[in-house]
Amino acid sequence: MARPADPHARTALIAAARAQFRAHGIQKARIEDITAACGLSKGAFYLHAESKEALFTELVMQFERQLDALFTTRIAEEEAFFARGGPFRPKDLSPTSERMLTLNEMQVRHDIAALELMWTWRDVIHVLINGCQGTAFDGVIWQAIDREQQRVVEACERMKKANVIRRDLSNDVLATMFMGVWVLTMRKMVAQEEKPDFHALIAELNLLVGEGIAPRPAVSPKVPKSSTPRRVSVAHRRAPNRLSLRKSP
Amino acid sequence: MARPADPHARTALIAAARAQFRAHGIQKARIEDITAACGLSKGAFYLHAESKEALFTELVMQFERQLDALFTTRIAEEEAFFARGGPFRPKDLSPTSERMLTLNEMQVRHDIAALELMWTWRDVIHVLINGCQGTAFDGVIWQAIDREQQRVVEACERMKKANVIRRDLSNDVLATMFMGVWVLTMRKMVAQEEKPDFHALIAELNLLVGEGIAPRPAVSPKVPKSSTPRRVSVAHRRAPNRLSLRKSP
DNA sequence: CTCATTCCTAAACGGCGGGTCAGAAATCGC
DNA sequence: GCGATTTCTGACCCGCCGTTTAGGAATGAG
Repeated sequence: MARPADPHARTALIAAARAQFRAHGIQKARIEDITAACGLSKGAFYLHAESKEALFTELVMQFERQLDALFTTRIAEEEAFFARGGPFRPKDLSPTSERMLTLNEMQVRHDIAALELMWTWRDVIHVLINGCQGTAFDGVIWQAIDREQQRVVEACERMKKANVIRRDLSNDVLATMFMGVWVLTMRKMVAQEEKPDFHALIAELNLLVGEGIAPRPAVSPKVPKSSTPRRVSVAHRRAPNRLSLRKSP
Repeated sequence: MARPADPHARTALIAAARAQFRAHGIQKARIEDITAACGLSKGAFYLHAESKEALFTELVMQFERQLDALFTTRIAEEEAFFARGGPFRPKDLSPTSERMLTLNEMQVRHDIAALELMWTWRDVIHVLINGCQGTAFDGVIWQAIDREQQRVVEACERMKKANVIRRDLSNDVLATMFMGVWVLTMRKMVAQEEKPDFHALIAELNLLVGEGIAPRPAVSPKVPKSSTPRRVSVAHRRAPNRLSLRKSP
């Protein structure tokens, strides 16, 4: 053996590639820029990757594996929790009951783990959202979101079975709400420079979805109908509006 | 004057361009394919547009104008409604009160108009979401969403002032929820082949956001705290999960 | 020092596709 | 029919960039 390879080259190349992908998207990221950014020559790129897309595929698959591990343990832990204690009884629904506290702690912990992971992969996520037109990754992020939304539907069903949430709201509708909030929140996080305060963020998300989701306490029939919270049509004022355009060059 | 221009050429070209943009994104849409699809030669493209991007800019600006007109009238109408009748009184909150019915009708009408418009521009929206990496339109859709979310914040504030929705939920949090639902819903619609049933869709969206948003009826203090719906941490099970990849070629 | 071996460079290749333009085709007035 | 005029064509040009490769540089063994 002669001339050992630069041990930092691969790491540096990947870091440079991530930066370029993040800045320009997959197609517009130029190999020459990537290699130049880490002091290598253009040709050196192919010592470490088969192609531009292959390199990005590596990144995405690595991210995917970590994310998958995270969700597997989450679901397992959640199911173990309910298997252990069975469905919630009325007293468990109190915010200070031991089971509710345990459940909350568990969920918050998993939420934060997910946020942390997404934060470390924020550049890749950003590319998946914004910069993969015409590549093999086109639409992949939305497929993932759809799939995850399906999981939320199932999670809601489990929660209903366990009496943790009320039964009269459609799972689809709940899942759309949850995922919508996550998507917007992730999109924003992924575009940020500084790491947000995850505990505060989770608290906000939970505030957002927590209202109106718990099982309704049994109400005595004498309560007049008009005293239940009123539903108002409000979904509408909120469709994307003006698009600001820079005049094309 | 001699040899009059083909009167259908421009229309056909634009239609073909939209199809190609939709199918391949802006960058990957080839001018030759666009012209071939409407029986013109490559050079003819430049008789009708300065460049590929310029053509798309035209489309987006046209969409933008229509959308803007729609929102302007909506806000005006909404403000006129409250200017006319003043803030809601308790009796107005009844789902059968005249003012509530009028408000609902108004909102649903505007919602449907927005959906219709987006449906006719679904190809362009699809491109804005998926296919504009590295073009002047990169990120434009998210800017629009952010801007619209800001409008929702203001709309919530107005609604609070008018006593139509309860005051103890943060506007930011409400707006994130509304916009999240709209974004996911639009994304899905834009990818569909057949036009969805807008009335049903609006009903679903409203069901989704309507719960828990109306002002709480004054509750006599004797009601035990535990009878209010419980908040549960549930935001978490719902982060995007596995990404499915086709192996890159 | 010399050679074999592996690493790395930079120039060259090649395909793709946006944009151009000389000229062909169509149409009109006469 | 004929020239004038405008429309349209498609072959060509050209820059860009991913990928290849011939050869030079570094290093270790003997």
